Amino acid sequence: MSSPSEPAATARTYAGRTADDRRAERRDRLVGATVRLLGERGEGATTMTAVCAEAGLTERYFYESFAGREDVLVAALDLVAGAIADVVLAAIAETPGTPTARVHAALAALATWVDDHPGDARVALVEATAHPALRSRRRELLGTFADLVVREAARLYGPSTWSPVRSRAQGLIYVAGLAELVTARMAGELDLTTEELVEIGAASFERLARASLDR
Amino acid sequence: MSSPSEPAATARTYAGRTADDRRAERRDRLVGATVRLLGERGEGATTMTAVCAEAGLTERYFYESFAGREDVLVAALDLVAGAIADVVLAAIAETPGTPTARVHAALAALATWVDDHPGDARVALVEATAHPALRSRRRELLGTFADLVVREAARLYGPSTWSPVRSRAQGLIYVAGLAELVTARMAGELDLTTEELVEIGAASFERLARASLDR
DNA sequence: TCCATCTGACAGGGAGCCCTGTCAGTTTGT
DNA sequence: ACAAACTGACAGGGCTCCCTGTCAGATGGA
Repeated sequence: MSSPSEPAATARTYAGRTADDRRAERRDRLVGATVRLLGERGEGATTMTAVCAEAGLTERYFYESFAGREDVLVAALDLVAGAIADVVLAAIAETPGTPTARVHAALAALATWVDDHPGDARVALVEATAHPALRSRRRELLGTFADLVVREAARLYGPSTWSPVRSRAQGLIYVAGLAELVTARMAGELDLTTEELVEIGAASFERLARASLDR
Repeated sequence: MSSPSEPAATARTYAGRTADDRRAERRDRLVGATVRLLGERGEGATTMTAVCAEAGLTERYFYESFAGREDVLVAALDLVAGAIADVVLAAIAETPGTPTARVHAALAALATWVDDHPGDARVALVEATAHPALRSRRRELLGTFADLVVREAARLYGPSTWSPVRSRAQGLIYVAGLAELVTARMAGELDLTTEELVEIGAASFERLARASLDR
């Protein structure tokens, strides 16, 4: 019962950083290691032991930030999904002009990001379906992106007359279809240039988005 | 060296069936057990031990027909994918009339099959992405279905002016998008009636298929 | 300086799975 | 009836992983 005035875990500094700081850094290292392992060796090889080794930390610190393997897998997916959302939203925000030009910009930004970050792209597109917890999170994320697509479509082409659930379904078809298209291209199954990819994606978006207006 | 005139493994009958017959039946039981386990408990629980137990066979017979777990997983996916193709193609073949009517029939048949076979649907839509070997096979199957969609679109609406690779990309967007839509509905995330699902799927098909004609 | 806290390395139990091997009991052809 | 082939049950080694525990060395505050 020493110094009962201070609640409990005030923790001193170490290596010039607070306890919370160090904890957060360790967590980030673990999540980063998980992203790297997922992207380079796949979900099957992304064991807790491997994550700790890749992060240069001991198993003990793993349990400091995560309850189990699932948790760090989901955190890794969230990190990558956030990066994708940032890239796409930034491209839209930075591009004035016609709806078509903005859609093109968003898709080009996405395609460029995929080319520049193959490991991260694999995490988001491929490994995200490899584990039940990841699949569950992926579905939530796809729903979020679908809603984003619907909102953008409404901004670009005017509000839809479809019911929200139908619009969401359309958005989901587009987002999931696009994801598979990019995946197939990454796998070398589809011989498309980046420009062709963007063009096909934009044409599909326009068609599906307008379709939700026509009825 | 008894009776060297007969090559070697002519094998006698047992329980009134030839050796090949029994082998084939055991193989079928193993694949069937794998489909059930995948559909009810997921890929993670579909271990070789579990497959043998579910099939009522011992591990020794597993290796008689499969080199490892991957092989039986892929065989299970092939079985289910074949069933889906049969259902959809039969619906198209049996339905005369307008292109729209035939598309509706195909989608209705698919939706009904999914409702009637939730386990098998889970195998094809969800668990098919849970393992590298399954993902690889799934991509091939998606490509096949995409080509089928392109062919049907050409039959219904006339040949496309797009390049084959672009048509294939469009088909892939549609097939993968539709798969995700059905998956989301199965997961209870999308409150759509079967009729709405069919309608949305048909509208999307028409839009994307016609889009490939317009340019 | 001294002690409490923090850190990294590692050992080891417990569990599950893959795969091989053994062995008794059943069915078939001669 | 008898030998050969077939079948099903089960044991166990080898492997990897999850998770806990221990322990010596490094760091910071009093």
